[in-house]
Amino acid sequence: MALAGKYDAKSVEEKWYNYWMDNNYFHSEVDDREAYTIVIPPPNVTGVLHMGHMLNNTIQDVLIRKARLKGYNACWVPGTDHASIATEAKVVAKLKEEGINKNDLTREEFLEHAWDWTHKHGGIILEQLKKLGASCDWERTAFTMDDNLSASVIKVFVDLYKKGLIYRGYRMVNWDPEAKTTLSDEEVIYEEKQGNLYYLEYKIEGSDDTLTIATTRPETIMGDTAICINPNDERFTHLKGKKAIVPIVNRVIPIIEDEYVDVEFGTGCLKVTPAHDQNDKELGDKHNLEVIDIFNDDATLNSFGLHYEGKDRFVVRKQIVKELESLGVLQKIETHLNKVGTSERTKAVIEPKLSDQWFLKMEGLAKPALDAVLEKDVNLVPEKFINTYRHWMENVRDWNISRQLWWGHQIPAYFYGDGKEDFVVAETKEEALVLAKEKTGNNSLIETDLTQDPDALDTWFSSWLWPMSVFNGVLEPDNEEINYYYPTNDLVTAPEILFFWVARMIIAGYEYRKEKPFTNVYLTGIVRDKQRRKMSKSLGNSPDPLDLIDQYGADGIRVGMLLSSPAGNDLMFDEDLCKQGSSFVNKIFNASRLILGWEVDNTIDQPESSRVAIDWYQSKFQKALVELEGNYEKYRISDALMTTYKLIWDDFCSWLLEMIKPAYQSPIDAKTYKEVISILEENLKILHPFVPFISEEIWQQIKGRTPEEALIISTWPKETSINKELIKEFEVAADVISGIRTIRKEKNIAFKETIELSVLNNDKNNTAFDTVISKLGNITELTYVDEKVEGALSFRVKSNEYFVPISGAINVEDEIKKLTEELVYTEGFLKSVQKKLQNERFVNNAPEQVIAIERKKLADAEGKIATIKSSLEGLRK
RNA sequence: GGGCGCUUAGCUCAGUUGGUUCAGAGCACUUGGUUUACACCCAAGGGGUCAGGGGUUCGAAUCCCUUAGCGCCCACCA
Repeated sequence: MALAGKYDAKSVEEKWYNYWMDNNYFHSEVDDREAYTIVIPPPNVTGVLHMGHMLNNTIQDVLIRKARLKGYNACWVPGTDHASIATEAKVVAKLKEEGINKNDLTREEFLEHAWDWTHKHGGIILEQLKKLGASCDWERTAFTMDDNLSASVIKVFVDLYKKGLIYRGYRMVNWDPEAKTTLSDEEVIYEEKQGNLYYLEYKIEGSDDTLTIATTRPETIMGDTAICINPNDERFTHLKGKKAIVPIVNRVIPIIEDEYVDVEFGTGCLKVTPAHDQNDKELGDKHNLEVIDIFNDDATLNSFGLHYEGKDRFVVRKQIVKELESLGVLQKIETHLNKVGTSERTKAVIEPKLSDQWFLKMEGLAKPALDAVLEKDVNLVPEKFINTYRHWMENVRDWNISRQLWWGHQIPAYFYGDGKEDFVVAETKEEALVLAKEKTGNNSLIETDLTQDPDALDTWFSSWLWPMSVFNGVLEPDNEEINYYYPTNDLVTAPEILFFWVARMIIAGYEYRKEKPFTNVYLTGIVRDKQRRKMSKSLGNSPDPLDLIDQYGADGIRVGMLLSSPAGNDLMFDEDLCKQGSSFVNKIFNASRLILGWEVDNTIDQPESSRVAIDWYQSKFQKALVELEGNYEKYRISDALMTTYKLIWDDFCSWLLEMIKPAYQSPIDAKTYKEVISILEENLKILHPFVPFISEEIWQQIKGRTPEEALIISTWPKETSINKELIKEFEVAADVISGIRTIRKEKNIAFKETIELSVLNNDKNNTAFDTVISKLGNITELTYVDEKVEGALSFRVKSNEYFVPISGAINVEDEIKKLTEELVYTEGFLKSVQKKLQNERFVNNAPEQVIAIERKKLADAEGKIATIKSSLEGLRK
C-alpha cells in the first residue's frame, strides 16, 4: 500500500493516541511478568506544561516504552501535587482580583474556593502530557490530596510523632511576610544585593564614651538586647562589664563577650538582636539575653517599633537612618554586598523569625538514605551528584514541616489548653479526645474543647511518600500492588529537587518499607535558552510546548529535546533541534513510502547486490542494537537516539535503500521485498521509544494488524550474530564508491552516464560488494586488471588501485599535481611511522599489538607510495 | 569562606583503564546536484596547538602540578 504524499503529524498522532488509549495498552495490572515502574514527579495540580516537563516526561516515556517492548510489565503512574504554597498563592491572588480578602474568609470557605480552583484547572497539565505521547497508566492517576494519600500523610505524621521524631520547637525560621508563612531553607533563594553598612554610635552607660557598631539593618536596633565584643580584642578591654544605650529607644543593654565576633569585620562590635537573626539568637541563648520581636507577621513594626509602629521594615530603614543622622549617631554609610534571602514563591525578602513550629528530626532518618546512595543501592545518574547528596545528608538539619497555610494537610495535633504542651496528636478527633482525657485526667473534656492546629504540612511531607502512597503502601503495607511495583525502577527529575524530594523519598522508603523507593535516579538538566538563561515564564523566553507540538509534531519535539540532553547537563534549547526532529520524522516517512510503494514481482530472482546489502545491513543493525543497549543501560538517552538516528538515516536510507532500490518503475523481487519489510519492522521497534507516533503509523501501514499486534506492545529485536568482516568490507566498498563519486564530480560526469571501472587488486580481497559498487557507481563493467590502465583517472583505497577510463584527454598536469600532493602526504606519514619504529624505547615498551599496528601502517604506506610513484612515472612518459 | 565540577571544530556535545578505530558526532558552513521516497533531500568538502604554562612517560585530550575563566552546591561576618 502506498502512503499519502505528505506526513500529517497532527492527525496521525491523535489517531494513534486514541487507539492506544482505547486498547488500554498503558494500563498495568499485577501479573507474572517482571514489573518496570516509574512514578511521575507530580507537577503542580494547577500548573501548565513548560519545557522542563517536556524534557522530563519525554525521557520517562522513552524509558517506559522501551521497557514495554522489552517485555516488562511497564507501569508509569501519573499524578499531581497539591503544591500547598504555590496553589494557595494563586487562589489568594485570584480571590483578590474578585475583591475577596483571604483573611475575611473562614478556613472552610477558603478551602472551597481552593477546591473549585483545583477542579477547574487541575489536570490540564496531564491532558497536555497526552499530546506529547506520554504513555502513563491514566487509570492510576493520583493526587496528593486524594483520600488515601491524605490518610497516608496523617498516619505517617502520627507515627513519627509517636516515635519521638516529630516535635514542636520555638525556632528561628524563614518567614515569608507576603504569604505569612514559614519556608524551608530550600524554598529560600539567596541573591547578592548591593546594600549598605551603617556605622552607628552607642553611648556607654555612665560615661561619655561611645562605641560604634556596623549593621546592615539599622531598623532592628529596636530589638537590640546586647552589644557583643571579642574578648581578645584589646581595643575594647575598657568596655568589659559596661552597658550600652541603644539610640532612639534608649534601652540599656549589656556588653557581652564572645569569640564569635570577627575582629576584622566592621568595627569589631556587634549589636545583638536575638529575635531577628539566627546567629544573634544563638548568642542570645548562650548569654541568656532578652528576646524582643519588633515585627508583625507582615513585617511591619509592632509596638516595640515606637513611633514607627505599623510601618514596613524597608520604609522604617530609610526613615530611621535619617533620624539617627539627625541625632548625630550615624557615623558613616558604606556600600556593602550581602546576600539577601527571598521567597521562591512570592519573591518577598525573608525575615528570620522566632516561632512555634513542628519539626522532624532528621539525623537518624538520614543515615540509611545516605548509605543507600553511597553503596550504590540507589544510583544517581550522573554520579557527580553523589557528592552533593552526601554533603547535604551529612549536614542535614531538622525539617520544619509546618506551614501557616490552609491548602494542604492540616496538622493532626489537637490543643485542649493554652499551655505549650497542652496538645495531643492523633489521626482523628475522636482518638485525640481519648488521648487528651488520658493525658489530663480530665474526663469531662468534650470534642469542642479540642482545637486542631490550624497549620498545614509542608507539601513535601506528602510527596515524600509518593512512590509508596500511589500504591497505597502506607495504609496497607502488605497489599499486592505495593509488593509488586515497589521499589520502582527509575525516577526522572530535576537536580533542583534532589533534596526537597528525592532524598526525602529515599528516607521515607527506608523508614516505612525498609527498602529504597527506586533503583535509579536520572537527573535532567535545566532547560535554558540559547543565551543560557533559564527558561521561565517571567523572562518570557520559554516557547509554549503546545505551540511547538503544533508546529513540529510531538515526535519532532521529542527528538529535538533528546538530541542535546545528556544526563545532568543543562539543555540549551534551540528550536532548530525540533526542526531537525521533524526532518527525521519526515525521512522515516519517506523511506517507508518508498518501500511500501514498490511493486513486487515473484518471478525475478534476487540480485546479488541486494543479497549482500541486506546481509550487511543486518549486521550493521545488530551492531547498533548492542550499542543502543549500552547507551540505555548508562542512561545516555541522547546517544541512544543518535545511534538510532545514524543507523536509520545513513545506513538504512542512504545506503541500504539505494543498494536495493529497483530501477525506476521496475518491480522488486519478492525475496528482497520480504526481507526489507522485516528490516523496516525491526527499525520501527527501536525507533518507537523516540518517535512513537510515526513508528506506529508505518507499522500499521505495512499490513493490517489486530490490537494484539500493535507496535507499542510488540517485542524488542533479538540480538543475533554480527558479521564484522562484512562490515569492514563494506567500509572499503563505500570508500570506492566515494572515489567514483569524486571523479564524477571533478570531471562533471552525470550519474546517468555509465562508466567503466578497472581494479588493480593487490590483496585479492574485498570483492563481496562488487555488484553494489557497480550499482551505486553506475558502472557498466567492473574488471580486474594486472597492470595499470594507461590514460585513465585513478584513485587508491587501501592497497588497491582503481581506474576509470574516460573519453577525451586527461589533464596530465592536474593528475600529476594531485598525485604529487598525495605522495607528499603519504611520505610524511611514512616518516613518522618509521621514526616511531626506530625508537628503541617504543619498540621495547609498547605492547606487541600496538607495534604490529604500526608495522602494518608502515607496509600500507610503502605499498601506496610505490603505486603512486609508478603512476606518476606513467603520466610523465 | 568551604566543597564539587567544567573548559575539545562556528554551536551543542562524545572521547570508558594513557597506545589500533584519537582528534570524533550531530547541527551549521562551503561547493555541486530539477538521479521520479524525501530540497524537511542527495553527494563531495573545509574547519580544532583538545583553555594557558610546566611535569611524568618511548608515547598525554586522557595522569600530576600550576594559572586563568565559567558553573553548581553548602555555610552565611553583623
